[in-house]
Amino acid sequence: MPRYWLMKSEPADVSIDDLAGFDNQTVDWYGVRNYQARNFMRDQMNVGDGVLFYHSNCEAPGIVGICEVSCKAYPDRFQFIAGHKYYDAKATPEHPRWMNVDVKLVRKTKLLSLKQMREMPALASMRILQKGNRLSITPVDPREWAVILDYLSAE
DNA sequence: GCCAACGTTGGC
DNA sequence: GCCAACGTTGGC
Repeated sequence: MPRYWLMKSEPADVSIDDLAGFDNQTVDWYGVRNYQARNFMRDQMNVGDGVLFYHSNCEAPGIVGICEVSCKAYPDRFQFIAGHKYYDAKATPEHPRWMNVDVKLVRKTKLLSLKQMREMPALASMRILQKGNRLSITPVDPREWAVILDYLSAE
């Protein structure tokens, strides 16, 4: 059984249109420096899992596309690069600290805005909507996934 | 192990 | 730019 996830990306960093233009429409989900989010990628994500691509910290926050996990977690390439924003002095190739999966675009969708999500009773318990939530990767309940896909597929 | 200080996230 | 919420750090 596939699992379902919501993954936030700042469009100023990697937007859904950036992803659509990447080789193989795939991105390595680099830069996660939070243990809970890392653990989701490392321990729970499998190839074929569904991903909601979410634009955060921007003018129109919300879900903008559907993706899938296309490669199991492996060491984040930036943790070893001294001076890089995502460098981690405590990480070594022998003992990497940060991992990421690859995420491949399935299709861009219309926007399901954060505001709209808040107005949908079926989504009320989503982690992303809870007060104080900041986690950049969160599991999505299969029923919530179904509701969201219905919405995104409707005219 | 406690907890104050600090840094980050991200909506508004 | 503000600021609430949260995670991490490091002294003790």
